[in-house]
Amino acid sequence: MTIRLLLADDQELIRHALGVLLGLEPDFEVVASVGRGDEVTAAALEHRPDVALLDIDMPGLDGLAAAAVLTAQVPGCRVVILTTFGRTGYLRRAMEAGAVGFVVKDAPADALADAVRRVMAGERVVDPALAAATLAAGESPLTARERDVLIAARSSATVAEIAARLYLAEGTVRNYLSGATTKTGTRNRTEALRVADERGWL
Amino acid sequence: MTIRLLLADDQELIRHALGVLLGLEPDFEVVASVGRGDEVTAAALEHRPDVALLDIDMPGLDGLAAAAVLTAQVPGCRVVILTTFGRTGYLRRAMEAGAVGFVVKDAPADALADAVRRVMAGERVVDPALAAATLAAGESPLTARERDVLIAARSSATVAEIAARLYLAEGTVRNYLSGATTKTGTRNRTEALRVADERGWL
DNA sequence: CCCGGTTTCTGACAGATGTCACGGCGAGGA
DNA sequence: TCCTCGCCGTGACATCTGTCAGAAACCGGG
Repeated sequence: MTIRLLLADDQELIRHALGVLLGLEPDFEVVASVGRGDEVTAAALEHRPDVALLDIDMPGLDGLAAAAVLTAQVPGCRVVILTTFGRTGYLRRAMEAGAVGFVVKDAPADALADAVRRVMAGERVVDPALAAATLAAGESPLTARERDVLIAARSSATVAEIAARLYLAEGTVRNYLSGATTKTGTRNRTEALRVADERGWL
Repeated sequence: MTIRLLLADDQELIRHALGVLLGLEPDFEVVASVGRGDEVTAAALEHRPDVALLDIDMPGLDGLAAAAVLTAQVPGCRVVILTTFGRTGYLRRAMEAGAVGFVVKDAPADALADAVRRVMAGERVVDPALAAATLAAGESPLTARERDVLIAARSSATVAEIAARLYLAEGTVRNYLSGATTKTGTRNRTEALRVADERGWL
């Protein structure tokens, strides 16, 4: 009985190469291959894969959002997130989005096929080093408002803009940003934003 | 006559998948595969590839530096840079480092094999869209000092640290940073740094 | 030689940023 | 009930950052 796979990655060359790699396994069959997150669900509904391998960085809809939609609308399809290392924070959100596997692109070559088979056997598959890093990063120490302000700071550069968007006084925004920098152990709002993002606190 | 290939990419899963993909071509043979930039030259000297496919983001030595070393020490080996899209600025430096091809990972699946064959035929191969973007970005308008200050700003966060490192007055550093922000059309030193980096001006 | 343009460098000044101390509010324990 | 604790929100203040006008050094052309 072959395992039917859906492959989603925006880098066409990589997607194709992964498809060839997985196609070498005698019990695998790649039944769909898309380059955008918002094409994942339609392709899954049409081709009914057993496992969907989703990259996180995709146009249209990111891999985590696509995973959430997929698990809701195509219950028989298991989701494995496949992404670049260094984004340890995504692991937690991937699990919350219903993914049952998380494989990093730095992993050994056979890790992917192994993960697919174990997911089909009902296991949850997470790279141990990644799991450890996520546990080490811990829960977010940011308060809800600090998080809001940081998210707003991502697109609006200046304090005044953030304050206007959130209907706060400028002093308040500065205060939350200050709290975020101390909690992340950084010096700038910029670094705080980067660190919080990496750790999945946003 | 088979074309001998060296493959360098730090993401093992991707490297392996690319190796399989290229191995499908009857006239290709992957003779070496490394995950670090500083292992490229030794591998090339040992296995004598005709073409080296180098990713840019690698530990030890980045792909551009590895390309420079490789073209100097292993003249018979042609270098093709293979990297993520969006780093248009690297194209210029790649060419200066002696690369004869530049393929983005967003390219169609057969672009890589095509590029290898054309490089072997003596052509230079560059993605047309990428070439256009590079031309549009143009030469760096930054003066040498502005460039120095921006590079220093990459690691040192505060103006005082940059000034101390470059033996300049703080006002001077601020002035160069200001010039850089206006020339990049941005508002912060942070954005200026990001834009200048993307365009390969550093 | 002089002159105009460019680069390098500097201090002054306005505006943005980060830190601090403070008050209000709700949850939970003594 | 009272108290404590944590979060939310605010203004004041010192510091940092970005912009400006301008001086000194350098270079190539006339």
